[in-house]
Amino acid sequence: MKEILKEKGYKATPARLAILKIFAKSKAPLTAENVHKELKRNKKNKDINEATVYRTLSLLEEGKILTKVDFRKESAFFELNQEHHHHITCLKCDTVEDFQSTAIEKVLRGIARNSSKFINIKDHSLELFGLCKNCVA
Amino acid sequence: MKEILKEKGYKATPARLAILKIFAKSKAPLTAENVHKELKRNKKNKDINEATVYRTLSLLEEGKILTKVDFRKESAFFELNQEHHHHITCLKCDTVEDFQSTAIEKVLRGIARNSSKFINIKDHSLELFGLCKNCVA
DNA sequence: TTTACTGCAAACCATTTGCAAGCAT
DNA sequence: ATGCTTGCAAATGGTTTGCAGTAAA
Repeated sequence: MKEILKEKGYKATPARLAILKIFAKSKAPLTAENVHKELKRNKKNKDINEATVYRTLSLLEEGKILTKVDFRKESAFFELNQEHHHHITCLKCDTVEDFQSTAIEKVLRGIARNSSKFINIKDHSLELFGLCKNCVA
Repeated sequence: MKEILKEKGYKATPARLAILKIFAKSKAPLTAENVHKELKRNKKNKDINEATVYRTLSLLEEGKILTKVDFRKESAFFELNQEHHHHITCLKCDTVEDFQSTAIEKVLRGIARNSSKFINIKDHSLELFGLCKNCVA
């Protein structure tokens, strides 16, 4: 964990380690508020400031340790930077399911190739929204 | 134009008509600020308030006359609700190109079908980001 | 007339920032 | 010792809202 930070030239502070640990434990993307609340549940980390959380999230995103996820919410979500994948999220309960699709990546490459105005496609966002089995019931 | 508003039970006020006209003329999605600035360029609409613009955008979105577009920007973009499509946007100059892909829609239906947690996929967002020919040069 | 709409200014909420103190290296 | 980090509080920027006046139906 410390290694990851030092590799990027970031100091391994208690706040950063605690925040990374929270992401390591979480199966779903988290907001700054999620992280801050989780920190407060632990006596050791209770005093880590909201501003520090935001600064840490930006730093880790910049260092490609975290990735920003674009749900249609007011606040930004982050997750550990892992293999390229997408999410399906429940409109009612916010359950998240990950998925990958080589078929989609392939189609997207074709679209990039056929574009009249663009040469260089760097990235894309793809998120599905629906109702999970529990919430449809 | 008035018809569209009255159909939904909305009053056809000058502000709403002016805002709709701006969207009808624009080829790219617009922010509230874009719209407000465009209104100010016309003597007749110069005094339409920012708050009215926001209220109108929400109303038109709710009435499915406008659709919100999720670029990775601080502010929200809207466009006239048209045939389902996606965008490629330039990371440098914000040029927008639209595209459609039955192949993608098909793959997404398959993914929805294979999901373990979800039964009902309502919607998805898909945006590509890259560099347009001008900005690569 | 009646109810929806608008302008204005204040409020909001997520996020950012300046500064002085504190800590990792 | 040095400069990156942090806490705190204030500022920011996009967006929303209460209220009293105005206009569409």
